[in-house]
Amino acid sequence: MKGIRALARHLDISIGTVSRALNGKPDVNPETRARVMEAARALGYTPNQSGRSLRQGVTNTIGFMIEMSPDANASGDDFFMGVFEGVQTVLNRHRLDLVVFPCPAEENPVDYLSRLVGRGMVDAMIISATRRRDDRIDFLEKTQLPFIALGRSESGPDMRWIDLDFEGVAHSSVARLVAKGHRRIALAIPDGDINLGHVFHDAYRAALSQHGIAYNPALLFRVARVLECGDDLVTALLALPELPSAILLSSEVMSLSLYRKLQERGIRPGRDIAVIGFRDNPRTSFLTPSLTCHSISLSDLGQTLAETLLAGIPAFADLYPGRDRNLIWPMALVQGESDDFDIVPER
Amino acid sequence: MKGIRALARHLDISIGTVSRALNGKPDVNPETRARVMEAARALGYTPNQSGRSLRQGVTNTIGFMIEMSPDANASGDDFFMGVFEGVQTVLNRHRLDLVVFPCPAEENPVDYLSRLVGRGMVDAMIISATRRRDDRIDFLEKTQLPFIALGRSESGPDMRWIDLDFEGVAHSSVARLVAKGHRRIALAIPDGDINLGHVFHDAYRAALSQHGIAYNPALLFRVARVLECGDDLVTALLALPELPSAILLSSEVMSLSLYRKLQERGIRPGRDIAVIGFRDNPRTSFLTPSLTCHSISLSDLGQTLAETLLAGIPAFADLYPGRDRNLIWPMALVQGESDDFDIVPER
DNA sequence: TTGAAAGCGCTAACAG
DNA sequence: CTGTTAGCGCTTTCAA
Repeated sequence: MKGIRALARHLDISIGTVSRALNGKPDVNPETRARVMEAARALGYTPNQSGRSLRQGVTNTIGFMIEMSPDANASGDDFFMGVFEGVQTVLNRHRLDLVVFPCPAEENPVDYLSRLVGRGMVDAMIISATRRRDDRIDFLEKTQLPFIALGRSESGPDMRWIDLDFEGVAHSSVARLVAKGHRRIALAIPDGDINLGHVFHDAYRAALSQHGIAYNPALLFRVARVLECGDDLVTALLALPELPSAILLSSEVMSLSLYRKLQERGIRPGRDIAVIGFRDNPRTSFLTPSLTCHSISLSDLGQTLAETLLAGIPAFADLYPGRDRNLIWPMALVQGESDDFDIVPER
Repeated sequence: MKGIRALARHLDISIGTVSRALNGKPDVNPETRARVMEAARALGYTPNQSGRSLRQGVTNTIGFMIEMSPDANASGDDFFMGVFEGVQTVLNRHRLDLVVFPCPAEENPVDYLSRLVGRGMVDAMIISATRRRDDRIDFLEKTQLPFIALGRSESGPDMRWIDLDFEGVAHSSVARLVAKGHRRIALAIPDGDINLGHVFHDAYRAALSQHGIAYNPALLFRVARVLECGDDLVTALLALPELPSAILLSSEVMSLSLYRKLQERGIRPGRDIAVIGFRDNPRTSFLTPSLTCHSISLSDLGQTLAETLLAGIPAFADLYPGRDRNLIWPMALVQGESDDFDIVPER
């Protein structure tokens, strides 16, 4: 004998009353409720989730799908941990649980996702590492399961999403460099179909154009593995007739190998070439010269992500009214030394 | 009408037969089975997990609890991502799913764990970031839920665990340094109750003693935040009457801030002080001078972790016979430049 | 080889 | 305020 039935028998009352007492229903004698709560605590009773889910049709669980391919994971180590923290903060308010589903690198993300959703393991999903075109989004829209994407995509024009402010980062970076006299500004983005590369690329072009600088495709570098990009990047840079005076990175972790490889070739970041990283990441904060980048509160991002998701779930929607369906998350420039020099115009 | 009932009605056969067909039971007409499989595929049917779990008493889900405090999590996402990948490889063989439970930094880990387990969300658990004394272990042993720890603990003398080879790392590091003439070898470990600090400390003492070097408590440094330890560490080093000639790190990410702060004070790692990191981490592989550390296959570790866990679950135990209940995971020294100099003995 | 029916643990509707 | 009961979706007897 286990579960609520054992608890009811132990208290010598019906399981219905026990259930109502435990779930805070109003029509329970306060004294009875106290006895039930106490016994539940003493016996360590926790309602079985399968039983609840089956009966109620909801799991009280929100899934967060992450991918384990190094490619999809350029955001840098502490990124997801920080976001999870914020998401939990909000979900806890509603007694919802966050569970993370790590999609193996070799498995098809849509198959993985559809298995999870089909099994009814979650009431809603958060997906990340959005592709420019992303079949997961089409799938989720078909199932009608509430979801939100951390990252925009062409596949989901009407979906809820929050994305980092690549436009703002590109504009503030370019503006800063141009003010220092730079004209030859390169860009490094991840190869492949992760959308942030495309978005950042577009934003970079727009920013250049705003400052009257012609877009030069030779200054665009697509790197295969973000962590080990330095070698390829420096080789490509040196193959140019003239070294760019600055380079923008779409992920700050690129800076680790880039700094090293530049220095091996006698090119001093912050002196011979300006480098602007992306996010303010503790793991890159000890580079010399310090990396100019953009700060963000991961926890706040996670909270807003969760709230925007809940705004799309009928049972919670009225608690988060008037919330935008999508949002560009602002980032603030953090001045470092990696771009702190002026170009002396040639005459 | 949904689920298996809808499928059965659509095929005009009983739900029992559909269930048997789908689950590969032998007593089903091959033709019937084919029809069922085809219809399931066409209608996108996936059995509801709550229904299955309730009926079968198992969830086919293995939980992996991680903690989001930066302290417990210094190695960065890539450590766990690598381990997850290996764990999944093994679990997939048995159609088991891995789900990750991120415990918020401000929540009591035991409460968090007991909620999960009480709700019956998993058939077994993997825990990490073990403390020297760890209440989660006492709890799990009480519940009888199969589990394994990634990290040893005094709380679980009989539990299954796999831990990194801190002893081997300490011994090979000290031996290497002693051979180069070092005698004043410092150690940096995380402050707090995470067990690896204690284990590494003990191993370090044993290794010193093996080489006839007296343990000097003044050369032990406990750092609060692993990522930002450089400042405190260098300050403490400089407060000593004489600079140690070498320092061992219990986490390679310490090297990031340490290198920077040493260099700010004009102390050259690999020249004025030898530094030996812990794990071979892509994020530290671009330091100059390159960090001597120890390599490990995270995926293999994850696979063995999963197999050792399964060996403790009755339903799978016979598939993994003769497996040790616990294991020290070996790591191989990777020679770098950060300790590549000899001490000239004074006369 | 198939159908019918019980029951996993729980909550909600209803009767008392 | 409490007890009884149906039924969530599924698998597994048991009978046919």
